[in-house]
Amino acid sequence: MTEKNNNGEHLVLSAFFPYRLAVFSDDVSRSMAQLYGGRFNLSRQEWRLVAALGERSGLTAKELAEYSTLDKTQVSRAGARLLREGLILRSEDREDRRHRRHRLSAKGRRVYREIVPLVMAREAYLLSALSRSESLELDRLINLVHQKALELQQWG
Amino acid sequence: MTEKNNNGEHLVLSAFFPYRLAVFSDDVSRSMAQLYGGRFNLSRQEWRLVAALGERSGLTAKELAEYSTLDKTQVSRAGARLLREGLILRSEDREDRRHRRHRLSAKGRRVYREIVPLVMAREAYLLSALSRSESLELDRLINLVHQKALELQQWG
DNA sequence: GGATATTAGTTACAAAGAAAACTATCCGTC
DNA sequence: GACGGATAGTTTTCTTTGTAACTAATATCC
Repeated sequence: MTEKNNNGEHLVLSAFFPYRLAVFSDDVSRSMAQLYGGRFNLSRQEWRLVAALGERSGLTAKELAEYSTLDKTQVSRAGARLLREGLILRSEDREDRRHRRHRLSAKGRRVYREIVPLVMAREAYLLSALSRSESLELDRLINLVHQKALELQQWG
Repeated sequence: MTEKNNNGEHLVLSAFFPYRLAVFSDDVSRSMAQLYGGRFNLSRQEWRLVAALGERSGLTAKELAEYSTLDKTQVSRAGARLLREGLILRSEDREDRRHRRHRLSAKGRRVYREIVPLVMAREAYLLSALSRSESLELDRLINLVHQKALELQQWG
């Protein structure tokens, strides 16, 4: 940490890893939301669905939830809005009529193809602070800590 | 990235840095919120104020907002709740009667002293995935990327 | 093969959050 | 020392979110 948290008694918020991470992540999210939010007026959840469907089409709401790390009500609501806006289409699955398969409409694909270069350029800009090997290292370190955090989730 | 984002056309959400970071940060936050939220029933904002005031007493709402990266309405509301719960005290500043100086009450200090070891132990647990030097490296890399994100905010 | 339990997805309701308007105080200028 | 503007903080309003209840369809078990 920049300033080191000293002993078990006192906490320095600005050096506390979870705090710093939350602030960092919020700033990164905000910088991305400028791109899909501004001109395209998508919420974070809507953008995630568009991104997921641009990558793999025909997902059900449940699959979308898993793949985009949203819960089913977020998927339902963001999906409803995207449907109203004409960015996605839904169709029933004949095998199991509880399922609705989602896919991008032509308009949705256009939006996707416009946004992707923007967000990828911005990602590249952010990571341009790092060398290629540092970038890989950051990813590796994040994964390691993330695993620990996931362990903690299981025990509620 | 674990799977590499390839060209400018296609985006792999699971390998997209901002997405991975957001998921990671949420999981870390959740694991901390278990601690201050569960037994102490504090929201994230409330916990941040308690943490800030445990570290430096006598801050005004504006100073609290800056130090805890909350906005002034969040500070106002979280502060009001902490006041009702008796965890903090407020006093007017004679020099400038617009200011209210905040500090922890005896009860607030007790809560602070209970929570701090818990969250610090959990931070240590998360970072136990890393060696000491990796931990420093993670911090350094986060800082570098964070700077880039902050640059983007200015032009927001 | 009919009752019961599961699963997919939506909706409703309450709590949380963001943005803007509002109140109170202070500061600077004339 | 009064007026315009700035600053601190709160409240109001509207939107977003999160939990839980609900509907519809399928799967399971006796």
